Amino acid sequence: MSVRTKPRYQQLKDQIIQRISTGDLRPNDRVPSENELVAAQNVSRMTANRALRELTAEGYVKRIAGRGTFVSDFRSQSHVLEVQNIADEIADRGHVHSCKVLRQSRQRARGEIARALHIAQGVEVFHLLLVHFENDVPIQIEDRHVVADFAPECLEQDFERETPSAYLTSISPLQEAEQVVRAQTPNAGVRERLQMDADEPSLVVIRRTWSNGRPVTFARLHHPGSRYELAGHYAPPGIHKSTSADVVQLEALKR
Amino acid sequence: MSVRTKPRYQQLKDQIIQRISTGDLRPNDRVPSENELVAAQNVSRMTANRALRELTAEGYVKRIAGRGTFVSDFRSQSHVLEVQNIADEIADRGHVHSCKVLRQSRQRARGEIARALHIAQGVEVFHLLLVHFENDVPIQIEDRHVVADFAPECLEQDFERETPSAYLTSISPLQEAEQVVRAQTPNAGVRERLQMDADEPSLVVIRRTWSNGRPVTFARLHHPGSRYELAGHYAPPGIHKSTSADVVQLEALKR
DNA sequence: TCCGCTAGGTTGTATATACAGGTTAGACTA
DNA sequence: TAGTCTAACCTGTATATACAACCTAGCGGA
Repeated sequence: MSVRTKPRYQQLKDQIIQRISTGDLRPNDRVPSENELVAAQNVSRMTANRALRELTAEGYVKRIAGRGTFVSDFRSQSHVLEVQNIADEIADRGHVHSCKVLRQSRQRARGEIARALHIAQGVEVFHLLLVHFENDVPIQIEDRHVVADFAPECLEQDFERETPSAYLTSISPLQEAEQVVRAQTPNAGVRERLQMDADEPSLVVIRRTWSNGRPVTFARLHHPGSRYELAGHYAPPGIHKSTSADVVQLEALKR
Repeated sequence: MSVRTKPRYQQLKDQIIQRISTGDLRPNDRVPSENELVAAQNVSRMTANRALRELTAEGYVKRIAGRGTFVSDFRSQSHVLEVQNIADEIADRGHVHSCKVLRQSRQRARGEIARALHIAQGVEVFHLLLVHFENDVPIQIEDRHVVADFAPECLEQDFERETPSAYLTSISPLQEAEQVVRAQTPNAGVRERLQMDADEPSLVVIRRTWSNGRPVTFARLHHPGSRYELAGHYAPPGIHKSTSADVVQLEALKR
């Protein structure tokens, strides 16, 4: 069985993604220039150009003519993964985000948590339980489990200052995410923490995020249905005919 | 004010997208080969290659080495827009889709409908109201308005045979979509049609779709919260480490 | 008739080269 | 000192060329 070698430009891409994944290259770090890749990797400039251009389209790096190529920070990564950080989302609306940590502890993974994170029953994970506020109104309960060796210092972080999402992204770029959205009737604890009415439904986002080929965190995000909605905008790259004003208009349809 | 001309490869892309949008090129039609573009458009083959390669990444066309380049059908387009056709979604689960048309009529656009479709109050639009069934269990109410001149034969279609989504896509590829997801308490009509329990929340997807630079359809899709969820999978192109088995496993977490 | 081979068209990749335009540091000048 | 200019580097685009791999129609032989 002969192994078909990957194309050279793909090997370059893989190398750079690898360096980003391992933290060798961190957000805003400078990536080798095309000419440096030509010299170091023995490829033509067009091949190096293709690798870096595709990494740009995929959101890994950003390029500035005349300056160089730089690893994307979380903000630009998000256009690939569409995994929002709720703090940024609230800031975008011009509101104030705050957050209260209810639990930040070690726990043994059981049942669905162990299965979702691809680890054995009873292996230690970190458990985070937070409430996020938008202008002091509770807007999300974040119930998250994190694989321990992915973020060993998870228990020492101050998540009221930096959200778990931002922290986890700073450790290593998140490369893949699966999510499921459900409408649910909240249980009493959720309803009380989110100050919801008795018959108000909640919008639950269940999200599993992958880094470096394995699941690293599993989160259940509960939102009050009357105060929260998920907005999405899908278009092929390069086509953005609808303006943000249009999206605002669509939002305004909410009575 | 000097107009900076677009790069040549972008002009090629625009031309081809234009031909797809206008219906000049239809799904599965053959797109000019690289060599034909070289001859007809006076560009080098590498430039034609770049245009077609990027259109592939964006989901407009698919390429088969040795055969040629072909306009994507709806199925492959969807990987760009992530706008699913519920009939396909149900078929993917190995279940039977059926559908009942409750209303298929002319209507004057008022209020939010007119605003969402960027048309004046009182302009005629088509109104569709359908219930979709999965194995004879109601799973979605589709409440859709369509701009009249986009689909003039809308009232003559048999939507119990071909869904509105499939029909509209066959007219012209949908290039952009905005959607908002909400958890709502359903009104009595929705609850009855979807055979929902009294305190069961509904998951509502509000979706506006664009074609050729203007909004053409506005749909409200109501689902029973206990029987429906929205799944998504985000990854940079070329990276798909999680298998479909993993997604199934995540789905299985639903108790 | 049927099978197999081949010629020609197609995409996929890789290189060498060229020029335009953005950015910056540092040398040079007034 | 303060301002200006330039050299060096960067990305972005475009072309010509080359070779590999894939696909298919059609020809030719058994």
